[in-house]
Order: sequence, then C-alpha cells, then structure tokens
Amino acid sequence: MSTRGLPNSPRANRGPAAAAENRSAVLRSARRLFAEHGLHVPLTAIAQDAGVGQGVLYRHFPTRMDLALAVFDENLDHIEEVAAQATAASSDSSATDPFTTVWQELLTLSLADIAFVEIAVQAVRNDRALAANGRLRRVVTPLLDEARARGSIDSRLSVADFFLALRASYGVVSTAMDAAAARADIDDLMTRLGLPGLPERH
Amino acid sequence: MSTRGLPNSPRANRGPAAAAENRSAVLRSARRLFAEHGLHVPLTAIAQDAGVGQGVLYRHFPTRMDLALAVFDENLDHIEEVAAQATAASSDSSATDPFTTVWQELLTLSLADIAFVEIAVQAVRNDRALAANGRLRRVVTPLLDEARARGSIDSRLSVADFFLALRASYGVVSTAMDAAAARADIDDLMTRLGLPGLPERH
Amino acid sequence: MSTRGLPNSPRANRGPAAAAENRSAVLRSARRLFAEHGLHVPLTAIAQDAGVGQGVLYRHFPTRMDLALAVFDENLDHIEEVAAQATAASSDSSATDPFTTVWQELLTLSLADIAFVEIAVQAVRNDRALAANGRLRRVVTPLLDEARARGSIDSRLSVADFFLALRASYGVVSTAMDAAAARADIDDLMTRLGLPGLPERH
Amino acid sequence: MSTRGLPNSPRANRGPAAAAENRSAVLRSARRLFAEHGLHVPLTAIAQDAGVGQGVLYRHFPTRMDLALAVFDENLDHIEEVAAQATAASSDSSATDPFTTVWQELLTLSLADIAFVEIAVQAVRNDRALAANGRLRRVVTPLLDEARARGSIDSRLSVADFFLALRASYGVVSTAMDAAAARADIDDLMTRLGLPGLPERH
DNA sequence: AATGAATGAGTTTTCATTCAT
DNA sequence: TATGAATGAAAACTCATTCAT
Repeated sequence: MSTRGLPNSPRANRGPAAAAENRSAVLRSARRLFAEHGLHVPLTAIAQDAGVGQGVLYRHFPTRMDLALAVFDENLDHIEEVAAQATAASSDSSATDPFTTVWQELLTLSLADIAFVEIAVQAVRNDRALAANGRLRRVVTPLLDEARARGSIDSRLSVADFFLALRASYGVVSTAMDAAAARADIDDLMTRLGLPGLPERH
Repeated sequence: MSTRGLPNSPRANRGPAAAAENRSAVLRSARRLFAEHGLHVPLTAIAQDAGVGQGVLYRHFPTRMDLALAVFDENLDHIEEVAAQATAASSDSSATDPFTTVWQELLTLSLADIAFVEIAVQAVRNDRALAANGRLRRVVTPLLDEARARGSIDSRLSVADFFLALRASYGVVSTAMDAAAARADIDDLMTRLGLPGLPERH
Repeated sequence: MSTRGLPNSPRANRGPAAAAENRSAVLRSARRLFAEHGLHVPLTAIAQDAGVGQGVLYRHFPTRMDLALAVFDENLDHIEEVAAQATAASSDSSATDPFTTVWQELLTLSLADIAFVEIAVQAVRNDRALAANGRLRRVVTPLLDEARARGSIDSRLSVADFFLALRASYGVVSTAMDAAAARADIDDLMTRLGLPGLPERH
Repeated sequence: MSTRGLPNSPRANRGPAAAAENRSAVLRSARRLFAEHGLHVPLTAIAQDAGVGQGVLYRHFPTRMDLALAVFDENLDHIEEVAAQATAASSDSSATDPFTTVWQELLTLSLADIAFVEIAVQAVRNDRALAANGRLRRVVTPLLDEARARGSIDSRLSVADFFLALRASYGVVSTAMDAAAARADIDDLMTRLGLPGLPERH
C-alpha cells in the first residue's frame, strides 16, 4: 500500500567526509544550545539545530554525557592551542606572561558559557572527566612554574590553588545576576586570590 | 460521564490542622530529595516520599520553583536563628564571634546540600530570590560591622566580599570530588580570602 | 500533634436561611461561569466564585447536570413570569401580542447566554429535560393558539414549528462570529420562518 | 540517569511511507471518536484506536484543534468532490441540480456526525476556520447562481442565506432526540426555508 | 450545615531511544 | 551511513469527589 521508496532526503550528507562534518555540526549545535539552555536541552533539538537526523547524533555520541564531554574537550583543545601560541610568543619579552594568557582565556570561557559550569560539575562525577582535568593540569603546570620563576605570580601559588580558583570562579559566574556584574566580581575575586583578572577587551 | 477523581483513601491526613503538617512533610521530602538527586527529581517522587497525594504538593507549591524557594527560605530561617543565638551568646566574652558562627553555618549548609547550590543558582534568575538575598544581607550586615570593629576579621571586608566568597564557595563545593576534598578546599579558599574556615566538628 | 480545632471559617453561612442563600449564590455563579466558559468550567471554580466550600455545591447539586438543569429551570421560571405578565397586559389592545413577547424573550436569552444552547443540547439527552421542555410547551401552547386566532402569526404555525425555530436559533447563535452578527442573523432567520424577530432594544 | 523513552515495540509502522498511513489512521479514528463522543475524547483514546503511539498523534497534530480542523478539512474535500461530480453530471438533463446534491450532502454530513457541529462551532472562533468557510463559499457560490438561474431554487436565496440555513440545521441536529426525529425536523426546517430537504435514501 | 484540604485517576505532554527504509 | 517517524514510559498537571473537623 505504501507508495515508493524515498528512503532519505535528496541531498544527504553521505560518505566518510560528510560523517566528520556531521559530527562537528552536532558538536557546534550542542555547544550553543547547552550554553543557551543548559545541559537539559532535548537531544532532538540539538540534532535538528545541526540539521541532521537523530540517528547521527546517537552514532557519534551514544549518551548525553558523551556529547557534554566532547564539548568540554573542545574547550581543552582550544586552551591547549592558546597555551602553545602564548608559549611560542613568550620569547618576545614584551608579551604577556603565557600563564596569564591561558588563565584569562579560561575565565573568559567560564563567563561566556553557562554550560561550562554545568558540564564541569557533571563531569566531575565521571571518571572520564579525570582525564580531562589531567589534560588541563599538564598544560598549566609548566606555565605556572615558569610564571612563578619569572615572578609574575605569587611564588606560593600551586596548581591546586589554580584549580581552586577556577572552581571558585564557577560559583561566582553561575550565580551572577548579569554579565557586567559577573565580570566585576570575577576581577574582584581574582585580585583577592592573587591571580590575574579578566583581559581588558572581550 | 465524568471519569476522574474517584474517592480517596480510607484514612487520610484531613482537616485544616493536617494541612500544615502535610506542607511540612512535602518540604521535608523536597529538601532531602533535592539534596540527593538535585532540583530535577520528579515532583511525583516528592509527593510519594512525603506520603501525600500529588494534589497536596500542587496546592502548596504550584510550581517547582515555589518548592525550591520554600526550601531555600527555610535555610534562611535557620540562618536567622543561628544569628540570633550567636548574638545573644556574644556577651559571654569567651564565645565565638557571631559573624564567624553564621559564616561557618553557611559554609556547612553549602557543604551538606548539593541542592543549596542549584537552588541558589536558579533562584538568582528569579525576582523572589532577590528578597531572599535581602534577608541574608540584613542579617549579616550588622554582624559583619561588629566583627570588623572587634578586629576579628579584616577591616577591609565588605558585605559584597561576603557574598562573593559565598558564591565562590558554591563553585568549590559543587565541583568537589568528595566531601573530604570539599572540606579541605573550602578551608583553603577561605584562608586565602581572609575569612573563617569550617568549624572543627560537624 | 495537630494544634487546635478551628473547624471552619469565622463567619460561616450557617443556618437554614443561609443555606438558601448559599444555594442561590452557587446558582448565580454557575449561570455566569457557564455563560462565560461553557458547561465545562471546573465545579471548584463555581464554588469559589460563589464564595462557598465545595461541599455546599455538592449538597445542593449532586451532579453537574443538576446544576445545569437548575440554571435552565430558572430560565423557564423567568419565561413563565414574562408569559404571565404579557397575558395580563394583553387586555390592553395596544399591547404587543403575548406570544411575540415570550418568543422575543426566548431569543434574547439564547443570544445572551452561550450555555443556554449547551444546556439545552445536553439536557435533551436527559429524561429530566423532557419535563423542562414540557413546562415550556405548557406555557407556549395557549399563547400560540391565541396568536393564531388573532392572526398575529401565520395560521399554519404549530407548537412543533415553534420548537424547531428555537432549536434552529441555537445553531445560528452558537456559530455566530460576534453578537452583532448573531442579532442580524437571528432576525433574518425568523423573518424567513414567519416568526417575530428580536425586540428593538436590548 | 535518564529513565524515559524505553525501546519501542517489535514490529511498528516505521519509515516515511508508513507516516502517511499513520496520519490517516489517526484522522480516521479521530473522525469516528469525535462523532461518537464529541470533541472531548481523550487524545490517548484516539491514538490507541488508531493503533499508534501518542507521539505520532502529537507529531501530526500538535493541538486538539489541529486534529479537529483536519477532520473538518476532510469534510470539505469530500464536499468539493461531490460538487465536481455533480457539475460534471449536470449536462445530463435528467440529473439532480448540482446545488441540491451538494446541499443534501452537507445536511447528511451534519446528520451523521455530532462532531461536525461541534467542530464548526469551535472552528468559528478560529482564524483558520475562516479559510475553511472560504473554501465552502467558493464551491457553493457558482452552484447557487446556476440553480437560481435555472429556477430550481427561489431567486431570492443568497449565499448568506445558505450559510444561515446550514447553521440553523446545526441547532436542529444537535438538539434532536434521535436520528429519525432529526431527519424529520431537518426536512421540515428546509421546507420552511425554501431549500431542498434530505435525499430519500442515505 | 459548612469548610476546604486531600486524594488519585485521568489526561496531556515530552523526549530518549530504536529502527525500517 | 543517514533519515526521521514511531514508540511508550514517565513526568506534569487537572479536577471530581470525599470527608475530618
């Protein structure tokens, strides 16, 4: 009784190259919708926003946590890149201290992305998040050591303090009434903790 | 014709006197289940845990936020009481500074109750939460003034700093791996911010 | 554990006189809310609007249909009264024909009260509604006979035609876009059926 | 963590081809249950009757009104078809006048389908229903003009009268005690209004 | 005789997950 | 390999009816 085949849409994103594109489309949409609505957005909405079928989403990210951690991982990719660039540029004596650059980038990320907090919180309960934290630790430790040696930060500041400050910033950002207040409060908190505040420009 | 609303169970908590009891039962269950599972627990589960029908829950708390804020309000009731007792006892010169007592109670609350953070975060977007924050401010300001005068805290510490530190503690607690780590990290953070840490015993 | 008694509200509507008052209050509210929202309004809303407890509503009107028919019955009371007055006034030769007066009153009622239609429709399925229709028939038949004798209406118009026209007017009113259109359409329909239209004034 | 949405039943009506079938199944069930029980039947019952999950119903008809209007639209499809056939057959001089055929079909529909009335009544309050009425008007107008020209209906009968009569028939049908009485009353009303009555046979 | 809180079945609605095509 | 319809459990919400006080 059913008429013809018409299995899927005319111009389907087929093939291995398209698969990778689909994956990033999903990731991009997830990042945006997580940021806008929090971690509870319907996965259906993400797939739709990405312009792919739900099956694609499930193929690449079997669970919601997989998706959340993938977004989180991208943040770390970004941070690593920033760290590499900052280190490369640090031979130029007039450049900002690499640690400061990375730290400001992390604060900026927190500020921009409500879900960054949520993901971190959820992720912490998850073994795989330990790996994520490990990555961050590996990036930050040498920069911190160097910054201490240079004297650009307090010599008593440890990696543990760094993580503590980062986590404290979560609380400040996530309970802020608005973006401007959040900026001011973060700057304030960092001053009290002896760490660099946010960069001038957004 | 009407099919809904069959008779109710044999021996129920009826009458105006029971109403208040039922309300507290709901609140008690909500507090516990929010703390255990977060703000997303099914309202049905709360009603069941409280041993009441869903209608009771909806009668007293039309929306989930109403319930969350009621729990939050109870926290503030508790804090006010602690503040009053601490103030009353402060004539005894050997007593702990009232501000310290209250502050430690707030940290302890944060530590004990995952949902305290969540509620605070959600509540911040809500006008009614401003009133709640107002309550806290009114309680804390005089204690803080007195503590500054006495010299038990840094003379530069403002009420804004107090809220900032409280919000920072949210981040630290909510991203902690376990209770022991949370304790240690909170103590650490407070030391760095020049505020009292947690009390020795729980 | 429950505190005091406090069985019911301070100034309760007690006593037999109050009972009658409560009954009419419920009836009054039912008429209004049925008219505004149709027969499906929550009974709770009616009780609340009437300022009585739900128990009172159920005491006087065990089922929704009891309430609906009570409202309908009041309409018939009103019609009977109009009929009696019109008849009494009919000795005055300049007066409007009694049948016309009653008929116009019926049309006006239909026009004013959405629920009038709904009740009639529901009522038809109900044996008790037959009694209601019987009342109307008993009032109208002599007026109609006299009107025919006088020549104020077509001599072929029977009581059955009268009911038919009334029911037809239900359809016209209930599908009207607005009150003005309803008036015009009813007038039109009645003209085509050889019956008096609506009175000039509302 | 997520508890919702367990796997689905073994052999389901999957795929794009089945979607259309499922939609019609829902529509078919809706038509029947609306006709039997009125517009208030539980949507669940419709889905069940159609043999589909509730999701299917919501996918195709987000609101109850969407479903009701879809049923109504189908009626208009049917009427258009009848009109086309009647017009095509009208060259045969012995055939019934096309307008009469269409009009009788409309009366028959009203008679068969309690919900037809209800939907029409509800639909009137709805902008989308105006479009539906527009469709009907476009179909009827030329037929009416021709019927007037031929002399098969009273030359004074306008399109407005047509709609008026249709709406009047709603009232008569919806307040009828039983099918036989409804038939007789409709015939009677139409005679009085100078329009064709019901066809002999159904 | 009145009050109005409580019950809980019935309905609506959402959405994670599967799978025919 | 992708699509997107289908499923159906679960969660949210409503309200007729009862009954302790």
